[in-house]
Amino acid sequence: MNISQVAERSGLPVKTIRYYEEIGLIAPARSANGYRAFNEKDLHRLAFIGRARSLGFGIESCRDLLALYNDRDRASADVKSIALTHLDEIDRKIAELTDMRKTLAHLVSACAGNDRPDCPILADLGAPVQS
Amino acid sequence: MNISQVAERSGLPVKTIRYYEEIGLIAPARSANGYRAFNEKDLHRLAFIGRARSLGFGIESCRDLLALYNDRDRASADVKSIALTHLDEIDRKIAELTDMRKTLAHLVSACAGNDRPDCPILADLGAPVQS
DNA sequence: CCTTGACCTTCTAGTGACTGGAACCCTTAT
DNA sequence: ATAAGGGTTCCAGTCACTAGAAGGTCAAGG
Repeated sequence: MNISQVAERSGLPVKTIRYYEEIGLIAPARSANGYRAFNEKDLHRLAFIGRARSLGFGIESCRDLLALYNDRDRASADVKSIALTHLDEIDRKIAELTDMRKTLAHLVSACAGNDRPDCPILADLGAPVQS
Repeated sequence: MNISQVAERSGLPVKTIRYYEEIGLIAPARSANGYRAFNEKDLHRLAFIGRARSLGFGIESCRDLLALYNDRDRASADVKSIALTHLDEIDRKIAELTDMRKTLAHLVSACAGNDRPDCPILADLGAPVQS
């Protein structure tokens, strides 16, 4: 399989697949002409990475998860630990965004949004520093 | 005022303040010795940026908001428009993270987390591609 | 045989918003 | 004289790609 077919089947952009090879996540064979020659296993690995990325795992976590995936002697506790750490990070981000959202929504609702200059949003941003 | 004092009063790291000057968000005067010489207005501007950044606005939005802040003839509608666009983006991110969280929490709760290899998390990540 | 177009290759540089570190200058106190 | 604690610039790195340039390969059609 050439790269564009793998891209289509894995749902990943061609550029991304080349990047994943560059950082050592995959190691497809090469044809005589220099083209990357992917097999089903490469494709499966890429699909795995794509799914993990879509759940927000970072590249290094993907690497670790792939290693565990290919380790028959793994302990599921190791997988769960990675997932729980990531879950915490997601919760942290959601909390941060939710805080932002709350403040911003409040300011937006207080803003007339007309052609006059009075604006509670700018008033808030320009409020004197707390000290 | 020297940079470290401004850093303390604005709550921004020294490096960040230098960076903001580099990209033209602020333009403090210089003393004869080459040191940046900040006045209260510079400080106020930095505090504004810091507050806007803490609400998640990007640097370019901060630039636009600052321009509106200093424009007595502004229309609050222009401010509100920037804020609403950003609010949409926040909602988009929250939705994305919430989706991730839901899937991941489900997988995590199904994983025994012991020393055996069976793991629903890896099973999900390695599931055959939909096609 | 030649060309065209779609594919493939590598390499470099850019993204956002900083952050770390090196190498060096200035000021103040001892 | 020197040491500590400011300040300065510049370069490189972060994360996970993404865009673009310059060029090699392949299959089909004239």
